[in-house]
Amino acid sequence: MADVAKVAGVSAMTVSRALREDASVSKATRARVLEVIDDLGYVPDQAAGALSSGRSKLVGMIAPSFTSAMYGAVARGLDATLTKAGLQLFLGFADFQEEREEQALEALLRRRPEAVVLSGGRHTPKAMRMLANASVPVVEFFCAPVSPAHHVVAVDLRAAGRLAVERLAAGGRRSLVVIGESDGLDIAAQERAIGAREAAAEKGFREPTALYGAGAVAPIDFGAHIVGEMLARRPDVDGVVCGNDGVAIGVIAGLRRHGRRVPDDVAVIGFGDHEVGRHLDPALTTIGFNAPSLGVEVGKVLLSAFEAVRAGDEIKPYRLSIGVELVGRDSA
Amino acid sequence: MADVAKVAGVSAMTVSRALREDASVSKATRARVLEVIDDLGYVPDQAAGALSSGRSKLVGMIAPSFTSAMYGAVARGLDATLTKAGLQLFLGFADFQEEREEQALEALLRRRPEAVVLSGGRHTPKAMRMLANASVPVVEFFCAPVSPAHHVVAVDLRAAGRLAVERLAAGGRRSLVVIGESDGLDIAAQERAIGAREAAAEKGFREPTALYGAGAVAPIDFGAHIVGEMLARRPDVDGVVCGNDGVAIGVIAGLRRHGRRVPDDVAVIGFGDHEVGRHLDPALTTIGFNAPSLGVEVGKVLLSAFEAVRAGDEIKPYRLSIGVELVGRDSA
DNA sequence: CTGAAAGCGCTAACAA
DNA sequence: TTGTTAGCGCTTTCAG
Repeated sequence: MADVAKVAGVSAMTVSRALREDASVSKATRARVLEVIDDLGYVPDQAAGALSSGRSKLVGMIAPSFTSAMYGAVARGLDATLTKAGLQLFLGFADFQEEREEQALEALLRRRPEAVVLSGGRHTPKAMRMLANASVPVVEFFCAPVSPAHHVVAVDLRAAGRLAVERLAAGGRRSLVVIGESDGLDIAAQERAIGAREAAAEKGFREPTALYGAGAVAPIDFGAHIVGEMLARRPDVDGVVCGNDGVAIGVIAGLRRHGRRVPDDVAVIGFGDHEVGRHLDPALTTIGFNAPSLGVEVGKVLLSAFEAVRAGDEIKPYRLSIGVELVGRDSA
Repeated sequence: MADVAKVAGVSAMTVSRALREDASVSKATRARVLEVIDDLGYVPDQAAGALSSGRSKLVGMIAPSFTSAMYGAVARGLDATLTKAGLQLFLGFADFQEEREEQALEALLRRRPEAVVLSGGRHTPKAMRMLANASVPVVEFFCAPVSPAHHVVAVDLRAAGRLAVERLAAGGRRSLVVIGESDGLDIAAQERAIGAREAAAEKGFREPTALYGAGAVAPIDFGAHIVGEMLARRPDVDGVVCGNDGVAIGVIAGLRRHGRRVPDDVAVIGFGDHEVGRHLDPALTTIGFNAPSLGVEVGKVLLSAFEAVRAGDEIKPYRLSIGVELVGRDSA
């Protein structure tokens, strides 16, 4: 920056101001400085800027993985919103493990983010403590946590479970199974199961059998493999609610191998509305929600939280619910 | 850090040293300092550390998207390797556009990364200039760029095209189409097409028809829709090589709608070996490569480059090729 | 509208 | 093994 200042014949301070939109610099001076910056290929050092101003312009997001489409889509929506506000998104991997999430969070906090976004669920006690100490807005997304750290933007997973069961009931199914893609502690799967149970109770059905497993990493394989257990536990099953479309695809493949036809013998419903569902045979009935807009909503919550802090307003936790909708096709 | 120093009864410098593995601090002092750090919940500020030491401990990676599994898998492999070396991965989105890549790169460079990883292909002239000015190792991955910025870790896409055509030839197919998921300027699709053309020429076949489109964002829908054009351009097609498994799934669905059976009338080969392929009906024949290990290899290249700089060795560009293999199933 | 001084929190280099 | 001094590149604050 000193170089730029010297060449432009101004002080470093003026260069710094020329770089910000709002600062008071004459049009002519700014133009000259920007030209020099372009000539020299100067790129400001944000570490220095952050240290000096106390504003890192960083928002951290920690997701279980970016191998499945959903978290990538959320990140993209969030990134788009933040970029407009001059903030950068810093992504971290939790690998579906609380301990890894804690590590990723600590690594993130070293960069002094102005907000933290992480997937709702359980966190280690140390992670909760770090979040509290960080004294920046925290948003948990996708599923509503038991003890929310701060703001929540969650998909209405209970409604997803309910909608799925209602669809199955309308199709004359009576013996239901709910498959969670993660272990029994996973809150998303539990929420969906609760919704399903409620709807089943309303209809006067026998309680759906809940099946959980470590299918987050390879959902399709998981779905295919769990069919054996499902048929053993509930031989008369005629309706299956799956934790995501991948699991559903696997379940359909598994059922086929076991000689059961979909949807004739068993109806299968997915979750997530992945584009593949439309092109399968049978086309997949699923529960959809808008993942990029979930990210956008998280971004909006963050921006309002910043605004509230700036205005000195009291900050009250947001509780946003993202709606779901049934995408009725052939598998159920 | 001053707080920690005061409580522990040492200087800030000793606290700083206690935090690093190699530094010379007595066992007792380190233990005491670390205890105080834990008590106070102190998390060091890396922006300050970076400014002072000139080492940001950041490696930036810019990928077209993290909505498809591949880039997420590469990022995960890279992250694992870097984390072991005490480096953090900073992810950026290019949204499949050179201009967005340039923006993401500039934003990244403001954080002074110690290396830059980006997907091979074309970059804007300004991006190339910024990369040169940054004077840090640059790795381009997945596909080999026309004018490499520095190191390259590329999948052997020509071999992928060749293997696909050989498989089709072995199955008695003679009239081939190659579908690229991105536009005609996309280097990955071109490389695959070159390999396919070579193999077709060797077999004495008519040159495969190459079809390109903007299918990177929604490959399955793209594959489904391009079938019409494909049948118009090459009515006698009996073998299709697709840019990725998504496109292949779409093509199979599209062919079915047009009344063509797979593999009886037309054989279809995908690319990427996504887990879904195994469970489709017909199961998808595809060309696989190990995406996480591609990320790991990128990480290794980076670490050797750092090592070379440290040792003062001459740095010569790496050219790593990641092998591909045919995963023979039913669709071809 | 522009400049000068001070300092953000840490670490390199040197001293003890 | 530990401490002191200086300064990384920027922005805040205060002067002009």
